[in-house]
Amino acid sequence: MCSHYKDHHHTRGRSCMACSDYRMERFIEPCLLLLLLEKPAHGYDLITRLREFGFAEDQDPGMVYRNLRRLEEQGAIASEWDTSGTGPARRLYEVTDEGRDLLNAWADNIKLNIETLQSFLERHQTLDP
Amino acid sequence: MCSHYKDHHHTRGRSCMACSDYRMERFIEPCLLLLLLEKPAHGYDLITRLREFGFAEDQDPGMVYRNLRRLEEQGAIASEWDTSGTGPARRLYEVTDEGRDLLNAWADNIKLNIETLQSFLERHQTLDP
DNA sequence: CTATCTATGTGTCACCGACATATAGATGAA
DNA sequence: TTCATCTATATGTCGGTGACACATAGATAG
Repeated sequence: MCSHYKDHHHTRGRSCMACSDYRMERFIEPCLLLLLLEKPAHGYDLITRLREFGFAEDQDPGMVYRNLRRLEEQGAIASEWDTSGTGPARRLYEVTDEGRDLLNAWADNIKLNIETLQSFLERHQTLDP
Repeated sequence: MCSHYKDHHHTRGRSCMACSDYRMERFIEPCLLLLLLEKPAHGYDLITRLREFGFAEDQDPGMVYRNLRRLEEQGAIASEWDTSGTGPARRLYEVTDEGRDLLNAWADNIKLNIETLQSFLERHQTLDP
């Protein structure tokens, strides 16, 4: 996998026009929900597990924690402090029923996006060389 | 097609969690390039033709014109005033060689995005009901 | 003559992602 | 003991982007 994720917006194609590297907005949200549905976890762990969805090796922690906060405010996930293990205390997150619904809504939306993008590609391929 | 495009950011899922309706960022750019490659046109025409890619019926004109301006500054498209037809003067745009390259780069990026989204969906479908 | 259509633009604002920085407990080495 | 490092969570700031409102003006029809 290429250097997916990170590094757009600020170093975007001013001189290098070939590097338009945009992605689906807010995609981190369904990824977090899916990871947490597979296995409850804490933020620091999710930062590394996000790589499985194409996020950068050094994924911004702030992005992850802020999204977890927002999801919890919305009632999609719930957390409790876990002081069992070694190291500093961690928040253990799990998905609520509402969160499961939210993830399903995301999946539907993602399906629509795939269809839109695919029809774009098909139309692009009908052009002359 | 559903009420695709328009209406996220500002009326997003505060109380209605089911309406996460996000799309690929900057997708309007490759759409404009593709439309102009198929047939040179002016902005007002492109506003309506964008519907073919899932954009709203009442697509924001500002969005279109600003993107055309930026693409022209980057050298991806070129324009000239056209006073031939009836009505007010219009800018006729056409794609440059650089613009063609840019569109191809977009197509590659879109392929990657589709793969990412599809692998997400597959992973989502392996969950328990 | 004025309402409407065509056509191009600007102003503003909130949201989002990227990047930098802050805080603090635990661990191990010098 | 002190200091660097790892784990873990969190905030501050800033530019890019899209949504929405609004402005301007030529042409046309009633």
